[in-house]
Amino acid sequence: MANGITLGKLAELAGVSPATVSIVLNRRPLAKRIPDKTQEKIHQLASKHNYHPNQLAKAMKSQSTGIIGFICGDINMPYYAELCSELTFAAEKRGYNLMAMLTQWSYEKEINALERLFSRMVDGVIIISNAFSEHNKRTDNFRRPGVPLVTMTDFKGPGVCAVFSNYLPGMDALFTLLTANGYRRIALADYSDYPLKYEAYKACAIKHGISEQRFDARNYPEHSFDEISRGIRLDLPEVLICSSDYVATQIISRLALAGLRIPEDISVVSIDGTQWSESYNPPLTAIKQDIPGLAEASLDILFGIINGNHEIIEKSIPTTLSVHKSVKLFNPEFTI
Amino acid sequence: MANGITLGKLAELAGVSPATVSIVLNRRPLAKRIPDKTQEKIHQLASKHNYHPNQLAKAMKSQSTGIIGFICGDINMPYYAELCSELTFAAEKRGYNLMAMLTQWSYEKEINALERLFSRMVDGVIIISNAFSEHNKRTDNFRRPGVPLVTMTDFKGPGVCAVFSNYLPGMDALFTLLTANGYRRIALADYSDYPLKYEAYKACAIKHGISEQRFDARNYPEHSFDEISRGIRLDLPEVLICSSDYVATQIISRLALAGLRIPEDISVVSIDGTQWSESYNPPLTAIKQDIPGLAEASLDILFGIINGNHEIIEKSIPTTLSVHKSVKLFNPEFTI
DNA sequence: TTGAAAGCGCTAACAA
DNA sequence: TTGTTAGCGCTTTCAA
Repeated sequence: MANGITLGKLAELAGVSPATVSIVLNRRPLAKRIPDKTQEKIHQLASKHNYHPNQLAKAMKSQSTGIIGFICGDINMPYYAELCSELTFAAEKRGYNLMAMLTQWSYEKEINALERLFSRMVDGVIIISNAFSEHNKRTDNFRRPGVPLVTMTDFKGPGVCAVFSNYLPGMDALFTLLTANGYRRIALADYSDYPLKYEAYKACAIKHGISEQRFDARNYPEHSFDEISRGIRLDLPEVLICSSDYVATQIISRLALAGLRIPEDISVVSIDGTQWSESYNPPLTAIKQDIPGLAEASLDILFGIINGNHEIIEKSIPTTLSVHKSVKLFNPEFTI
Repeated sequence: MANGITLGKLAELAGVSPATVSIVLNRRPLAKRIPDKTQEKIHQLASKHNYHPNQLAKAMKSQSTGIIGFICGDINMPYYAELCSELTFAAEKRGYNLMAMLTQWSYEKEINALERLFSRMVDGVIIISNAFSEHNKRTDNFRRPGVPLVTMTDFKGPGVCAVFSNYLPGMDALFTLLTANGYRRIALADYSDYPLKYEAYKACAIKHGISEQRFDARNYPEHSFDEISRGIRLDLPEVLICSSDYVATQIISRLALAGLRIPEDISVVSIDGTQWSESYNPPLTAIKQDIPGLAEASLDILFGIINGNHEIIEKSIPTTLSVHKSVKLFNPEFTI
């Protein structure tokens, strides 16, 4: 890890003290009282030697690394990949960098990742963890005084800031569209551990007079998509809402291999609406999460805490409906 | 960024000097001459106060942060998402962490990302950059003495270590399969800037007596997939090989919307073979890159340089053929 | 057997 | 107007 020139050497070359160089290079206001020629010389030397401050030393002094940790089970699924991208961009916009730790959804690895981030002195952590899901509120072990933590699961519990989607707007728009097109048999395929999506589905089903039909992936051993796809074929709904783009692709690829055509034989809607879902075959109608919005909100809250705001915030970001070819519409006027 | 207890405080509590604590906690061999009871006490205090060494200070002293930078245009495309995952795992296995910088394939952002990684004192950098592609060998501006750099583009040039796939084995297996099934019109859709894939295609076409048909995305304004898909429909091959999973999904979704059935009307093969391609509709036959192997090789080379090996290494990792439903096989015995 | 001191590169407070 | 000093937390001689 050899680096270029240091501030000290620059000071030597300029014949001034390190402090002077530091002041000139960083704090314009305070530098006013230093002669122009000295400043000139320092700036020239700096660019001549391509000086870049050592962030390590800066962090040591300021007790702030400019790194935000991101703990996530897996960034191969399209939703998490996009979220990771957006968090990276949002952090960068604020002059920070993201460090992602991948845990394969293991609680032990999450704890371990957190410890490592803490010892790296990160300025905050964004975490997506099963331990923060609605049914499993293990928030202990996750805190370090002074290091803000924001969870991005559909968590509502005490003492932890959380950012998640509000599925109602997208779901309601979907039900409006589907019922206007005459659909009555509208099912949900999801994981019962994450009830927010189910709750939105249920609320809309009631509101629109649709009876509930649910395929719970938790009912199937090892969450086998073969099993759940078979279950769906045996009791075929007109429209299947899948709880994520990932789930949708797993199920559609299986239904299609079994000879079902999408959307001629069954319409499919996914929740997420990543850019991937738009280049699926067929392109997926989706209840679309506002991933950039989620990323921005998380970092806003994180930096709020860093800047001294200590209230516990939960923020939900509305979803929208994004219509593509995976739903067969009889009544094109109702395409919203 | 408040942290827990420091080594200094631990020393105070134990009534010994920081040096003693450091020796006891880190270097077992040298610690032999310190009384067991002292060691005992130190270890107890450490775990009681949940002591974790401050990596920042360690890095400052050792001049090694344990961070590997990763520069990539985009991690939403499935190949790069998987690569980023595997690099993260491979780095972690070696006690390192990865810091990803996303550049949207902009040369300026790449240079900027590199500068920031350097000032963060990373121990090495893995980079995927257009600037390192075969047609555009801008390797200058990318070096910092003492910080090893490994590129993962299909680059073959002087002075830079590179890791990339060897597409020949997978391509040859594909041509063997296709010709055994009677196919003669086998086309390639790719970007002519990255010639390695084309070269493999060409070599296999010649070897198997197939005449070349190429759809070059560079010929189309703004790489429009609408345009290239139209071109393909106007001069329909029996089999279309797409230069990545991403390209395959873009083209297939468009061909399907135009009424073509895969594989009944046209067989499609992709290059990459990510887990995504297996849950596409239909699951994609692919010339599969060994992504974990690529990640491992990159880090091996990187750590080789860190440990003093200064020869320039180029390593290619063989591809394999992964057969799924996107190719129609008449002769099932030849499914390899 | 243990401790004191210096130093990694930078900055903030205090002197001069 | 500029320089000196101290210190962030850790490790590594060297001295006791």
